Amino acid sequence: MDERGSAEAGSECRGHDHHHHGHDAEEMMARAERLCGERGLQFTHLRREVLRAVAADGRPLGAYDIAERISAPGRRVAPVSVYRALDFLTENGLVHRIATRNAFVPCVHDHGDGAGLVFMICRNCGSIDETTSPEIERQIDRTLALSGFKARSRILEVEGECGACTARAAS
Amino acid sequence: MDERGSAEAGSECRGHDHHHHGHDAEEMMARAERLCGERGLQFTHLRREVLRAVAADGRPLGAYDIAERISAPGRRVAPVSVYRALDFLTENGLVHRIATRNAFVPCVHDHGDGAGLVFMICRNCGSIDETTSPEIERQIDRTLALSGFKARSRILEVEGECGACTARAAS
DNA sequence: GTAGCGCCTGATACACTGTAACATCGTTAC
DNA sequence: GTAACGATGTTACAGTGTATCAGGCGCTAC
Repeated sequence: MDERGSAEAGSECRGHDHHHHGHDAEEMMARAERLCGERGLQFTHLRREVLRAVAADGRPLGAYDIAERISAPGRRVAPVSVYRALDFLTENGLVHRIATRNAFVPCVHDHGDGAGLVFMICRNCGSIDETTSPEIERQIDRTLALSGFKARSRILEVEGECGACTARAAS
Repeated sequence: MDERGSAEAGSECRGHDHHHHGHDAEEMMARAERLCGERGLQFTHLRREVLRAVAADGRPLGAYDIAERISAPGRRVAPVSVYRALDFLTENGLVHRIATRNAFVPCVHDHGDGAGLVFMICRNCGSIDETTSPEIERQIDRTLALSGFKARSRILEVEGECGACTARAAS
């Protein structure tokens, strides 16, 4: 299918200076820990490992990629286990699923859900960035209201070229 | 060719048993015929059958569903052929792929691409409706500009309850 | 204690989604 | 004719995701 397996293409976009998640993984884990504590949820070993894998890479990872990364010689983790952990993590807003890529990325914001989330997927380097826009949210709601549609969840994914790649191409 | 105003675009629920898409399907085929003629593209038997299957149903269909439907006792159509036909049809704006469902629906508008397309997926009846909103498009572009991101394609899919189902539930 | 209960995980199997690679066939261009 | 090209057929396979059953582990109730 699509090759996001070996992470070479351009790991510079996500984790760059203008994105504020340089030390993401640690921050991410701490946030998850706190959140699970607050909600009385179990932040188990497996869930921890899956989140760490996703957060450490920063690039979108497929479930099988994750399974491979968190498997050790003596301890093989089956994809099905990864899926369950990912379900848990997405339900609690710690990772997001990128529908157009069948892949998962850590949530870099501390928003709940439904905050006008926009994913920007770079065709060149494969990075995925995330931003929010209440204005977009409002505009979508307005449009949906005209159609008599009650929205429960929205996904907005944009493909193109990220700022870093555009700058690199221009120079 | 859509004579309805965009404001009421989603007023009816696509894909209900009670309403037939024979008319839509015919219109769709005619439009496809015309479009391929204009662009000098081959509207082959297979492509015709695939489009007819998608248009006739109105509900989102998976590639394997389509393969099954257009297969006849003597003539089995492999999914891979369906995928190729679907590639052709999506490239030419005749069908859309719903990323969150891995399924395909006919394009009910006569827009090109990139017209602020919004898909509304009903959790209850499974129908998918389509509308456009230049305002959303504009707002997205504005937001992306702030991030220095150059958009090439966007997908916006909303899940919730369609007007028809809401009305039915209320009665 | 231990028996039950709920939740998480392991494991297997399987269905669905999508692509690669190569053969064939019909049409068009020369 | 034949070469080139595009569409389709065919097989094989990789990747995605779910169903199901079994075992483990902590917790509470008795």
